[in-house]
Amino acid sequence: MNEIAAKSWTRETVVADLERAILEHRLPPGTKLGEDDLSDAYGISRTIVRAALLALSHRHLVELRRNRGAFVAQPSIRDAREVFEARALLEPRTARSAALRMTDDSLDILRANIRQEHDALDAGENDRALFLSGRFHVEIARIADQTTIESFISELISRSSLIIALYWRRRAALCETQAHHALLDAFERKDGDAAEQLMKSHLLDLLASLDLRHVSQPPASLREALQR
Amino acid sequence: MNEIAAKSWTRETVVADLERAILEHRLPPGTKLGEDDLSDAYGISRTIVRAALLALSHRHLVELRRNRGAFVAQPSIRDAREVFEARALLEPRTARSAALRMTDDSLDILRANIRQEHDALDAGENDRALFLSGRFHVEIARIADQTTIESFISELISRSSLIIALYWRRRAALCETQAHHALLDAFERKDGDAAEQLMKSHLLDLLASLDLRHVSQPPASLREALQR
DNA sequence: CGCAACAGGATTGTATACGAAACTGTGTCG
DNA sequence: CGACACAGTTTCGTATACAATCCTGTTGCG
Repeated sequence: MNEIAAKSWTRETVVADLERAILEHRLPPGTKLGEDDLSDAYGISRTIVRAALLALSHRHLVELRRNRGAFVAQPSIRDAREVFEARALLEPRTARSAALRMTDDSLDILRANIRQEHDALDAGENDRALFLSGRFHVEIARIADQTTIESFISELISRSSLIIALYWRRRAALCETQAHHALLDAFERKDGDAAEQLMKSHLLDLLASLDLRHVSQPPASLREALQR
Repeated sequence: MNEIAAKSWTRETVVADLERAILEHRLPPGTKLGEDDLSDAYGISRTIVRAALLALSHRHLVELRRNRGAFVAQPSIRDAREVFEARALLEPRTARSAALRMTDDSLDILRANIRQEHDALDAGENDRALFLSGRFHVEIARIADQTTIESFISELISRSSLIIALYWRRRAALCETQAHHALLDAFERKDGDAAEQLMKSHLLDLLASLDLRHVSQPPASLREALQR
C-alpha cells in the first residue's frame, strides 16, 4: 500500500489524522485498524501506530481488544445517552461563559465556521459538515477559556460523531446550522442567559434526532456483530 | 534496584500502581519518572513503562516532555481553578442522580469508605485519607451509573489530589469528613436536592481551602524549577 | 454429514538494539 | 576570573526481532 504523504509523521500527527478520518466517517464505526496496515499506510513502524491507537482508545474513539486488534469504536445506545447527558451538564454553562468573554475575533472564527458548514452542506459533503459542526462546539469551549472543560467537550463531540454515524435518524441537517445561527446571535449580543438556553435546547434537539430505541445497533460488519 | 514484587505486571496494573503512588503523594509533583528506573523497578521492559506513562499523561497526572522524560504533573494555579470549575459543573448534578438511585448496598459502600477515612486520619495517614476522600467522590459517580461522567470525575479527583499537594493551606482535614457525613445523610434520605446543594458547597469549601493567590508554586526540586 | 481437534498463517504483545537529543562537566580562550 | 565551546554520559525516540495468542481452514472421526 502506498504511503499517505511524504510527511514525517509523529504520534500526534497520526492521532490527529486518524481522528479526523474517524470523525468524517471515512473510517466508520467497527472498522478494523490493523497495526501493520497503518504502519504501511503511514510509512512508519508499528511502535508509533500502537502509541497512536492507545491515545485514541483513551478518548473512546478506538476500542482495543487484547490480542485482537484495534477497531473504530461503536458506542452503544447507553454510551450515546451518557455522552449527551455529559454534554448537557457541560456545554450550556460553557456557552454562557463563552458569551460573556466573546470578542470580535472569536465571533469571526465562529462566523467563518458556520460559513464553512453551509458550504459543505451545499456541496453535499455531509460528513464534512458534521465535522465542522463539531468544531463549532469545541470552539465555544475554547472561547470560554476553559482548557480542562474544553478537552472533555472535545472528547464528547468526537464520540457524538460516532453516535450520529450509528443512530442518526433524520437526513435533513438544516436544524443544525439553524441552531448554530441562533447561538451566534446570542453571542453577538453577549447574552449569556440566551446562549445557555439555546445550547441546552440544541443538545436536546440533537438527542431527539437520534434513534435510540432499538436494542440492536447496526453492526459495521457481520463478523464484528457475532463476536459480541 | 530490586523489583517491587514477583507479580506479572501489565500496562493496566502498572498504571494503577503508579496512579496510586501519585495520589498518595509517595511520588510528589515534579518527581522525575525515568523510563529505565521504572522498568528496573517493576522488572519489565521500557515498552510497557512508556505505554503506562502515555496513559497517565492523558489523565494529566504525568507530564511528558519531549526528549526530557516524564514527571509527575505540577498543576498550575490556573489548572487548579479549571479543575474545580469542571467539578462544580459535574459533581453536584451527579450527586443528585446518585441520591435518587441510592440502594442499601451503595450506602454500605459509602459508609465503609467514610469509616476508612476516619481510620486513616486517626492513624495519622493523611495522604491515605486524602486518597480515600477522593474515592468517595468517584464512588458517588459510579452509583449515579454514569460511566462517562464517572471517568471525567475520576480524572478530576486525581488531579485534585495533586492540586491539594501543592496548594493545600489548612492542616486540619476535619471539614472533609464532616462534609462527607452530611452527604451521606442526604443519600440515606434519597434527598436529591440536598445532595446537590451539599456537594456544591463542599466543592466551594475545598476550593476555599486552597491558597491560589501566589504566582510562584512550590517547586518539587530546584532543577525542575529552573528548567521552566 | 456434522462436529471436533489440529495445524498453518496472521496479528498482536513484549523485549531489545540502535540512533538522536539533551544535560553535565571539563577545558580553552578572551 | 568568566564565558563559551565541545565531548562524554545519560535518557528518550524509533525500529526491528522474537514470542504468544488468536483466527481459519482442513482433516479425521463419530
